[in-house]
Amino acid sequence: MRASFEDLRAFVHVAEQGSFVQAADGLSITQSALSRRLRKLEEVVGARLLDRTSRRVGLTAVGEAFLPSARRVIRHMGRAMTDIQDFVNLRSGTVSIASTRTVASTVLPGAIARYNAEHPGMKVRVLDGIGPGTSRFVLDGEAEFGVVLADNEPAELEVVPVLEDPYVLACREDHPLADSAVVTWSALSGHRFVRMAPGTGNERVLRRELEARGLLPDWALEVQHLSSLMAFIERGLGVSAVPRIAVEPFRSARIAIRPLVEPVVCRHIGILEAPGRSLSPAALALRRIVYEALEQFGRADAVGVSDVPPAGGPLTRRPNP
Amino acid sequence: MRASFEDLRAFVHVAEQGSFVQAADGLSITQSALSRRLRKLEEVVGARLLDRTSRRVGLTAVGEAFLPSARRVIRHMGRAMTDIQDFVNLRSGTVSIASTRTVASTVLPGAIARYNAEHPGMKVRVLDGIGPGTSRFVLDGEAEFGVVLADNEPAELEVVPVLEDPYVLACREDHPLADSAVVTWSALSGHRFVRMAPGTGNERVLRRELEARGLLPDWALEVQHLSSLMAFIERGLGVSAVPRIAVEPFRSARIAIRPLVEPVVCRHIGILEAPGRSLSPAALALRRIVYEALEQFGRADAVGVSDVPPAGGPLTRRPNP
DNA sequence: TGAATACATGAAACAAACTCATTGAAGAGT
DNA sequence: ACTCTTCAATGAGTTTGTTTCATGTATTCA
Repeated sequence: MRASFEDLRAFVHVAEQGSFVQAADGLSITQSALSRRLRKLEEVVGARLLDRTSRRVGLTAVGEAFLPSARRVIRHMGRAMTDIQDFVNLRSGTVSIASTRTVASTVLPGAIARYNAEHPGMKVRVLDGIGPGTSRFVLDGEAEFGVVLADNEPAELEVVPVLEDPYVLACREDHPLADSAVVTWSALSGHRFVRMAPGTGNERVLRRELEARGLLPDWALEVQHLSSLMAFIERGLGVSAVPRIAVEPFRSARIAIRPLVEPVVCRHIGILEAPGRSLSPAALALRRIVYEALEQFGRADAVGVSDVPPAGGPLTRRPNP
Repeated sequence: MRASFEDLRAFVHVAEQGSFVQAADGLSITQSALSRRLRKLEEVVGARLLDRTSRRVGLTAVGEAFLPSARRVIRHMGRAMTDIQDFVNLRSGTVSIASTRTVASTVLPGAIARYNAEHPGMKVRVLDGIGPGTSRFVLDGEAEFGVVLADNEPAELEVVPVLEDPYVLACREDHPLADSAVVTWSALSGHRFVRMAPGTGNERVLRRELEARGLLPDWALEVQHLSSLMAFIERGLGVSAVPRIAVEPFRSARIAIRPLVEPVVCRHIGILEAPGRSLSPAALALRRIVYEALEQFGRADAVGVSDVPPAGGPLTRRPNP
């Protein structure tokens, strides 16, 4: 036979009220039931916990020793249950999301702002590691889901594609290429091209899509971070092909953005979850918001290049070339 | 509906084993019962805790969040139960005893040594305050029981008398009074008498018993502590009447102890418990040992004055004069 | 495709806990 | 001193919740 939480609750109530009748009332059970419950608990413990005189119920020395423990157990149980229920009901707790850097600095701020507004109690942890790290976070369970570049993930991971992010030309507004509304990859030759260092996600995508066709621009300048790349371009040191979403935080009046075509090369941004593991309600809510925010970014006007004719309809969910 | 301790245990087991079948085996219930138990817990929590694929059972994000809490609750519950059971079975915990000073330094050391030998896991706390403090400790619940001087306690306290401790003459072995085997109170007049300061238990007892009959010795020297009193006597500065038990720790070859008669004046040492509160098993065991040790001290030979004829049979349980 | 394995579920059996009614003990009131 | 009241314990019967057995369904492995 074993003691239950209800037994402990009963004991604590009686100890506090000094009366079976009152405690039974507080516990919404009969005095009779309470009496039996305590007898059971005392049998489990192996000693009397309460001294019953017909006018007053007081603690035994053993009861005195047990009361703090009983209180502690009840407190822990109560906290455990409310904590998890709060978590389930999006009132508190932590949700972790992994994301590629560029999305983390463009899409996520707005998305998380909305999430915070809807669920003020929730903490959000963003794991914005670089490259292959993002999916690792998800697969290791560090993050519940991740915004990843599908292009660089093994096919079996079942990334849910959300949007295609086309590479666009970035050059200074007074650069000759800025005069065209649409620029072809072959038109880039002869211009100083700033490329991302090999090994970065962007470089890999471009190389895979363009190298075979001989369209990969020769480079004159190489950088590791997009921020420096954009600074170089603003300074007029060259042109580059950058993901349209990634370029967002660096836009300025002096930089022109033009669609790059023939072919349209896209990064495929999608959402990855650990296979076979369900998300928490908190993560589900966050995923929905992130999903919507990504789609929002996929619409041309949201990116602020509406003055440029789109390369062929909305960019979202365009089938692979 | 509410989650029970068994529900948490079931959840933790399944989470650890990664299998309902194995966990059910470990819990000695059917897989079927376990399945229902977890469904119930998940209903209480409000979300799935486990992802069941037919080959493997894994934690949900919510389950992951809940597992540490569940483990903690179970640990606390287990500790609470074993702690109290250890206490009930005298394997660990603390027992508190209040005692008058003189008994604490004469009878208790031996008694507690025996107690420690029998119950090595138990801690003993001795509250050896002075005078009225002893019974206060008991009535306030600080100590489970106390060794008190019944003479100075209000009658309604129901002190269980254990032994009568006669006042004996203490003088230097070369003092004239040491020549008599038995000394009467009236024989003390004319000798320098060292008395305990008014307000001490001993002084009160002597005054109550002797003053009315005019036998209270006039005093030449007054001290507050028995240790100084005995030092003065050893130095030959006077004689005194001290409780036979209290004198024990100060006995030396140079000090003679003689029965004081006409009348025999006794302190009544007894055991006091808080009315209406049961003792812990630990306290019951200690009380038995202390009781026996007190009775032991009541026997003349145990006090080491067997060379002196006893004042009239064994001192224990002698009826009040 | 078939065998094996694992979790879920329906129905019945079982056990635990509860309620109601009553008892006995101990103060409180007159 | 007697009654009245209050309180906890207990017996009997009922309700509730849990377990088991048998079976269903889904997935994996050969």
